[in-house]
Amino acid sequence: MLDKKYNAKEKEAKWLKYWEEENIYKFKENKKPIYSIDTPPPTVNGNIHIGHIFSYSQTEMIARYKRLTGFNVFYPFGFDDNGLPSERLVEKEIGQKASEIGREEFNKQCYEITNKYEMDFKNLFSKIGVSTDWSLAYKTISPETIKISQISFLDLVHKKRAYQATSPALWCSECLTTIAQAELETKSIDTSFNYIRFTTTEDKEDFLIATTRPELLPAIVSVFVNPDDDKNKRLIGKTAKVPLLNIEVPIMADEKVAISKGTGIVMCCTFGDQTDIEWYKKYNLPLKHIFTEDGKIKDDVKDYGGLSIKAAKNKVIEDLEKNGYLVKQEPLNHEVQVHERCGKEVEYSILKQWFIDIMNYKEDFLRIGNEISWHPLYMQARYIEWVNNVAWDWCISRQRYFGVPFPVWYCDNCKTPVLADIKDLPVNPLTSKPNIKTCLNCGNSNFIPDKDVMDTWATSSVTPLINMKYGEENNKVDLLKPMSLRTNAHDIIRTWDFYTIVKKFHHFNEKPWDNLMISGFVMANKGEKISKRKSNSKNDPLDLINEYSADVVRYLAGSGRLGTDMTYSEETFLRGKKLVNKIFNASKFVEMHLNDYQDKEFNDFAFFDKWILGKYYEMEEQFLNYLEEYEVGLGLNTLEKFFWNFCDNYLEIVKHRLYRPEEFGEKERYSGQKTVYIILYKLLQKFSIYFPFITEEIFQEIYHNEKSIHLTSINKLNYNFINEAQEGNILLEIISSARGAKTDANVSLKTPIEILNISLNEKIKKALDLGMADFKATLFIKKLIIKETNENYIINELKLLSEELDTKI
RNA sequence: GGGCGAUUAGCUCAGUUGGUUAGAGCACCUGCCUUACAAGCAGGGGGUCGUAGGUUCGAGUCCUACAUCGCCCACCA
Repeated sequence: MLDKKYNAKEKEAKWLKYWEEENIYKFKENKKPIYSIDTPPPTVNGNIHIGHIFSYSQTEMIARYKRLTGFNVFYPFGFDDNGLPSERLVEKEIGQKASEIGREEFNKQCYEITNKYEMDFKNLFSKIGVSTDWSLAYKTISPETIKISQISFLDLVHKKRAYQATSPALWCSECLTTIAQAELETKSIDTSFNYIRFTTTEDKEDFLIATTRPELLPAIVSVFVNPDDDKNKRLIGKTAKVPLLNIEVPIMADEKVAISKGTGIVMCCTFGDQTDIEWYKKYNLPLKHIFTEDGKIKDDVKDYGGLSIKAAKNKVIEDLEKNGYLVKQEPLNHEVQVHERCGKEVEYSILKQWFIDIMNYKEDFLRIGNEISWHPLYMQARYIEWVNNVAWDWCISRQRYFGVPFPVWYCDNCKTPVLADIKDLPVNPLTSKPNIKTCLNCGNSNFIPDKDVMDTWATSSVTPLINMKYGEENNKVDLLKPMSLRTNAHDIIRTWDFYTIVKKFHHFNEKPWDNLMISGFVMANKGEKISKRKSNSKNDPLDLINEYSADVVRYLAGSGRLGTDMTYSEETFLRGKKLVNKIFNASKFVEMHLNDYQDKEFNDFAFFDKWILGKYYEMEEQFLNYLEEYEVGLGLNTLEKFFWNFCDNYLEIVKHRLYRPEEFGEKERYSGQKTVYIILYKLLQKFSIYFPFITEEIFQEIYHNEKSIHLTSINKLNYNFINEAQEGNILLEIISSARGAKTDANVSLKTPIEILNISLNEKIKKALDLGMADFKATLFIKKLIIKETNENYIINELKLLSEELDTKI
């Protein structure tokens, strides 16, 4: 017997334990087709919020759906604890910078602290009912992962898809590391436009250049003018004399110069921005890089050496002004690119780094994008847009501590790289030596290790390889090539999804997954992302689970459309709470009437039973369609709508037959029993995707024909009564009107109707004849008069029993 | 500036391929203790579907422009 009241806290703990002990979600190879999920490993940065619950529950609902529809679900979980976000967390936690405590000690702290936070994640995700196989969990910084990441790197080097180059790179002088295009953010700052007087050498003509970065004056290598600029094109081909520095640079033509911006004349330096780099490459300009890695001017720069970039800027302005070169200054508010992790403006640097070839394979990446099914489809446009606009190869070197090391040494003499052997991986070049004694190039026997670590994405992008245990003896490469599904939110299409496609292409020349499911964000308010700063106990996931239960909190993930942001609202939980509660109560009712029920072959259903079975059939089709499209929210919506109709209308109609067989007949009672038995079972299965706990509780009490509801399979209803009992909808309208009349009379719905006089057309009348007993019992009708009409129905007269009550109307 | 979305009741959201009178929950109002459920049930009020055009017999749904908001990107001279 189901309890009178459902105690969520107690039951949820009970079933969690049961599922774990019975290995309900354990992945075992069997005859079923595999459905594999490449889940996002959450960044371990100490910040868990309701957004995690939202997106991970959506994925997990797909896992449950696939499990119920005949797949052997491979559903691992990972933690992304490698890279800057984790380093920042650790630095904050220990109150020291990585550079202050040294690499070895810092790494130790990183492992300890990330482990601690991972336990929090695991605890939370377990509690919410995520049906992952925890024995398949991985960390992006474990030796196994490092090994795969290093194999991936070496494979790309051997295939010449990764290379080392001295190249301009985005540089963060705060984090002291290179960063990828994808790690940039824009920020609006106030600065000034400085109009500086230059002179041509040839005819001593003055002209002005407006710049926001006068400190780059010592790095100037040329001046550019748009060839279509009538006002300035006479300067092209002449030589410009640079103020203060007494150096001369050529004035050149390029269409990229915006005629109307500033004075239409631009200085090109090494390197002020991306355009500078383009021109540097295009026109083979000289290199005059004047910044140090920690954001200062190089010592050998006359007058300004040793100053910070900011101080140098002030001094250059001062000097220009003193010597009459600064014509005017205009305040300017503009967008600059900053490093997304620290907010510091990016600079460009010249460094020897490792790159992965992107630019030569854009067509392939677009092709693979087309081979993947995007859910929702329109998200693919973002990917295409990004691939078309990527301007550089992917720099994967990072000058940090905690991450995957490059399995590389360099000859101390000729700098030739020496790669580790794959059989020796994972390798830390700082603590081990290469396999050769002398450099194959120059014979030198001293090697220095590569001190860099890889970009976090270089590792995250091999999660499909990590999942298949690539490179190990018991790998699952054949089982998981390609994986069935990747899920993530729309913000990381350009990073995680893109880089994973890049890597899978370079390694295997194939798509990483068949399907890509893109979820939206949970917004704190309309147009406001949830941030750590704003999170509070009101939307702390654990508090919410304590207050509402895991099933109810999961309801949030079952609302809204795929790819669409949703606004956080407590009302959603209230709605979920009511639904879960109703499921329990309806189940109690059904259980009451199944005491003596034996499931047997039966086809002689009563009219209203056919009606609800027909409705169910329709709903099920729509539900399955939505789930096939990964629309878990719309699926739940459909289910919910049907369920309330089932409770409020059908159960009210069938009640009398279930309670009083002596009055309405044994066969009629059995028909009702069979109907509620089937429908509740099928509803529970579908609801189990969303509410795994309460549905398990009910299943175990009433059905228990499997070890768990989560191991049953969804089969389509084999009775199709859609056309047979459609008139039930009209009869429902009549019932509803009659109930309305009682409500209007301020009387209980139990109040008998003394006379109901209605006109019906032939079809409806026929249907009413079939459902007559139910119809009369549901409305407590004493006397029914039926006339004919062409309309569906007309209510001619409705007289309630009590005279007394009648006068109240 | 470009790409992609969103804009529907006071609030949070549904509304398949254009097709009767645009739906649900919350909130508000009125009733009803009815042997599954008062965490419920039966009703009610509340919407010119962002704006302006267009296509169509017919537009919340398709097209164009604009506005506002969001995500992503570009703009640093």
